[in-house]
Amino acid sequence: MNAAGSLFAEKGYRATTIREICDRAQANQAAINYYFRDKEQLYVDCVREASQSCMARAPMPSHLEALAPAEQLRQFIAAFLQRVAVDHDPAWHSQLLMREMQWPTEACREFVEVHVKPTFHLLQGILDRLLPPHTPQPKRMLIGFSIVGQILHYRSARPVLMMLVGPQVFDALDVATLTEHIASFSLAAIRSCVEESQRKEVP
Amino acid sequence: MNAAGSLFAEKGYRATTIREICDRAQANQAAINYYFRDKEQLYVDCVREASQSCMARAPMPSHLEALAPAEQLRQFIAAFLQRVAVDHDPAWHSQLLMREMQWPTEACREFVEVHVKPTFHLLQGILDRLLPPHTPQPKRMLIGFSIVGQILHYRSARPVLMMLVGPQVFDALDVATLTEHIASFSLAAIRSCVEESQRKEVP
DNA sequence: AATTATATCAAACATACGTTTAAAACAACA
DNA sequence: TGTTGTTTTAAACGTATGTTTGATATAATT
Repeated sequence: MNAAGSLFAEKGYRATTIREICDRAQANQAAINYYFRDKEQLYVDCVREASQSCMARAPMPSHLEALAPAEQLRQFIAAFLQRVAVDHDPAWHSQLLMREMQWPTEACREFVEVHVKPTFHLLQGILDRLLPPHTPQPKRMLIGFSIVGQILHYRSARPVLMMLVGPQVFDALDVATLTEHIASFSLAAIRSCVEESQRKEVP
Repeated sequence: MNAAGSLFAEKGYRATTIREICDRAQANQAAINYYFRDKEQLYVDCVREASQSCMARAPMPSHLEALAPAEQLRQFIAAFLQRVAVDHDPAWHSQLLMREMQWPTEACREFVEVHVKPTFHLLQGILDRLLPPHTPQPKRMLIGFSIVGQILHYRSARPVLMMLVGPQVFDALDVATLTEHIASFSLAAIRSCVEESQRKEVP
């Protein structure tokens, strides 16, 4: 399954052959049809494992309540970056999930329901505490997208970023640096939203 | 070529068969090997056409010099969103380019050199005018990533965003709305950078 | 130890795919 | 009109790929 997952993540479903998988796993070709019904079932099992393991490895912080909202956001960003931008081993977990998110197969719906939606709602909750109470919901959504967009960029555009600034510059970006930047960038923007609405409120 | 491009964009290189392409184009199978050497050459030609047309259709604003830096950034964001988030016809152009950027084939290097690098440098130039003169280069780079990340998110995470908020909410997001949000969000963040460095400078 | 279930394996199978071929249709030109 | 070069077409070719088969080995159970 590690063999399958890493190849699927590298080359995609169609470009990966079961012969390759079995070579890497040092198993017989028929093993796939014996243990997993067929190639497709093996694929969805890989996605499921990737999703479970990814979330288990870098869980969203559960003790947020006690912290100041700004610190909650910081921790959220750090945990999200940890999930998405860092290559844990096996590296294929997050790669495969990213593939699913960009060109979803059937395996994606479950992932979105179980993991993406709760994560986004967690972020929305944090933003609720950071923003004035009467902030319109669409605005909160856009701010959420802006934060998530900044984070995911380091995964989804990784190959291009490497070509753009060179691998050595890119690899020098660690989670702490990125967290600090994205958090301060976003908090500054959010603060200006608050001020803006206060100006309207108390003219 | 439209037939090929749209199928490549939809399903990827491997999952697209030349029989399908020729069906859609109402052409003979051998036509592909006759006009384009082979399937791969057809693919890189599609990418090249997509890249040229995409840039031609929504060129970066050329008259930036006359504008205030903040307005320059606004225009940049609008033009970038226009390129990336909007489905022009044919829709496969931007889709195919996005595919290339996320899982690059050989066709990607040229695209990055010819179009991505100049675009990013244009953004860096705008940021130069917005930021204090002694802002360290890494910081400028991170700010650039934050802006581009926000923009690209609406393309690269589109399927997930649709599942997340529903298609009707997502489709209601027009370029003007997104431009206004991303620009004000980013400008606020940038402004706080400036203030921060001024606090250091004049204590 | 004998029997049954489970797992492994090499080989074969059927189909899908990219490419080639060779003949036919068409166009340009003398 | 006959000749030449170009385009189109149907069929065939060789290979790659997912799956199945049937035999053999291994483990579990009685």
